[in-house]
Amino acid sequence: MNLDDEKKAFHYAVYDTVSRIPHGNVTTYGHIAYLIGRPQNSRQVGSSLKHLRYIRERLNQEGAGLGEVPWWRVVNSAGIISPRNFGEFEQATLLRGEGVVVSERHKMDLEQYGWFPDDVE
DNA sequence: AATGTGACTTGGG
DNA sequence: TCCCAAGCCACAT
Repeated sequence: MNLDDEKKAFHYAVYDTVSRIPHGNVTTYGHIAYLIGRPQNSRQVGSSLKHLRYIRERLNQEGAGLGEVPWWRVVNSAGIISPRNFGEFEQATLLRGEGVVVSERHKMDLEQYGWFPDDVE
């Protein structure tokens, strides 16, 4: 897979911005897109996070010096964890570990998959 | 090279 | 409220 400079810049901007989300807080894909000056590219923000492990390593090999990127602090515009083939449970666990509570509505979403969180907003 | 997929969001009907 | 089309574009096949 090749990464041209423009794509690398986008990934870097996303990771750098997500890294600034404080512990115990969350924000949205759309807001990250807005903050990096590409308000129409929220979908690509999700893509960057999806490929985080692979791409961050690659950027760091080129000297980016990116630390841990708290990808779990990014949720969708509805304020819930984006469903994605069961990968959302790890995110829910990480957020709960930071004291982030689960909304009543989201709780129902998760229960459909057999997950029953205790903390409810 | 071409097409499919998707960790998204917004606006309109 | 719900549903859908558009806009956008990185990655996978």
